[in-house]
Amino acid sequence: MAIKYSRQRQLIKDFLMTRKDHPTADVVYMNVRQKYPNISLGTVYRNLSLLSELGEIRRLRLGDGIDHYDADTSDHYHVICTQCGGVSDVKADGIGDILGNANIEYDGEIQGHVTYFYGICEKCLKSAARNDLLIGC
Amino acid sequence: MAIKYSRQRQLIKDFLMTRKDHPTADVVYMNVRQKYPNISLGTVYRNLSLLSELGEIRRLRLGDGIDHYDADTSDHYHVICTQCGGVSDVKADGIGDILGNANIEYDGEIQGHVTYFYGICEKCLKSAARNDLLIGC
DNA sequence: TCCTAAATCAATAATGATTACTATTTTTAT
DNA sequence: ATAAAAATAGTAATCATTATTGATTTAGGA
Repeated sequence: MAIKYSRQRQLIKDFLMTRKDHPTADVVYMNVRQKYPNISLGTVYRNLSLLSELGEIRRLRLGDGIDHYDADTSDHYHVICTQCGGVSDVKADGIGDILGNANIEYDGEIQGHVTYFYGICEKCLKSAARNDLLIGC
Repeated sequence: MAIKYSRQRQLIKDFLMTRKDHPTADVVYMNVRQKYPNISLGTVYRNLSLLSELGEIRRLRLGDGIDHYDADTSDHYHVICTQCGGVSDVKADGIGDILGNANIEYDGEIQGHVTYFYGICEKCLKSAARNDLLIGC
């Protein structure tokens, strides 16, 4: 049960730490393969799960059916773009108090909550503006 | 593109309205088959999606990777049990103001948000208590 | 350094939810 | 009643993820 070092796990975490776009397992796989060509997709999945359980990274389930991963484990929130599916950070102070402020009626035991946002990211907003211009031509 | 009546879709919606436990597509399929034995699973999925798009039911994506469906489209929140996976309603006034109260910094356009809770449902709490008693024997 | 047991791996198969395809049937407006 | 559009049943395909298995790597002690 003791956790042993593995070069593959190290590379996975190193890669995640360079990224702010919350990549999926597949994206991690594609990228780590550049440095370590015969890493297996299963190894990526296993280590992303392990690192999540250890609290070294965070697994994001944002309603698109694909798990995203984030090396930034500090408390923050996410926006998923309804147009491109991209995930970006959003600073939203005050949501953490949601449980305290909310008037919750529930007969079980509430342990935590998940909140995420959806909308249109900056990139897609800009390309939409560009398309509007083109239509005018 | 016009939507035509179908008995299958009617049965799916009728069934959903009788349930407060937010069933999955598979559960809907199993149950509607009692009244309409040769309905197809694909038909269930297609109509659950259609009804969701029409706003007649609500699709719930609660982080367990399985879509749940709810005929109650009024504004309310959900708790997913970390033990049995069951989904139940929770009244939580004040969360709707989350966007207004939160101090959001984001360069894109936020359209909405999703919040759900996780914890242990009443049923699992009680069976845990029962198990504790047994250990004492 | 060498040895051994436990952990990890690569490769591949299996799983499970969901979607796509197609020929047939049902609905509905005329 | 008829014909076009929509929906269906049955089945195959997809896609993310997990499980399996025999080989390889790691880590701690002799």
